Amino acid sequence: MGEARYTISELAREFGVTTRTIRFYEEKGLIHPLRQGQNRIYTSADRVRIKLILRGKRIGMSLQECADVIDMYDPDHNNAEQLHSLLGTIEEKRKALLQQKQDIDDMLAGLDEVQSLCLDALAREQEPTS
Amino acid sequence: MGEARYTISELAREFGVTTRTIRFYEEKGLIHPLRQGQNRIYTSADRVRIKLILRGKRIGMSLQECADVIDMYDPDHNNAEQLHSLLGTIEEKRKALLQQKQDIDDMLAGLDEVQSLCLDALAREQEPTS
DNA sequence: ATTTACGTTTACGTTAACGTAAACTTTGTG
DNA sequence: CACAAAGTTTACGTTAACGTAAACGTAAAT
Repeated sequence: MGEARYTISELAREFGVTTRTIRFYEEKGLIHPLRQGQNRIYTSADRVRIKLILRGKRIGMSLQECADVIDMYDPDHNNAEQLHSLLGTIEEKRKALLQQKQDIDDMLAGLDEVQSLCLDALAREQEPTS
Repeated sequence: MGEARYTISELAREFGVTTRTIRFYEEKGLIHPLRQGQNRIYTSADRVRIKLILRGKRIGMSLQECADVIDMYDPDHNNAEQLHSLLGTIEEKRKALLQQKQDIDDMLAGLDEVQSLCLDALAREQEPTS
């Protein structure tokens, strides 16, 4: 396992984003690729961070929120103060996520209803057995 | 039930948004309040639509996507062609929502892990029983 | 030697979703 | 009647998250 390395276009292709996007995430401080001369060279850690960013985006998080969540995984919190603060942050985030799940379930239920109505309408249009 | 009516500031207060936001949604064609002279007057249908918009936003949908979803509930689709198209749209949206639920569950699992690590670290800091 | 492919930096452009401010009307209220 | 509260329109400002283009370096392939 020689620590996998990736070029920017490799990652861009894998994740279906542009290289501009990946550079933008770096510009915003979300990733910190190495350099080989002038060229950026990405480690598997960078790759994971990009995956986390895109996951966050899929559920509507801003890049800043993504950064906040990713930072939780980092060993930047040494003293008890910071640990307690982090625990609070985690609780807040958990509540928000649970609310989101509820919202999604509600919307799914709505889709089910609409779908039923559609199917009924189609059935009636097909066989006017009156 | 005399069809409840609301002023713009009533709804703004209820939903915790500004009146500007509500007017903006109208500008974008998501709601169509009545007029009493020059003033806007909102029905309970408008109120429901606002609620749906805000729910959509909570799960990261754009206003356009919110509009699309809300339109599904409307009786605007008469022929079989449109009904089939709508069924397709519903399926797509359902898939996206299920993916979002998966993403949320993954993130919740991550939070659980981080929380455990925090608690462990705090425990060790409290009682160095070695 | 010159395309071709990939990389770089710098910088201006764009869209969405409002915020903010100005200038004005209408409607009670002391 | 003055004035405060809530409404209106019009319009410019702002932030996030990139898109797009220019101008350039480097290295492999023809």
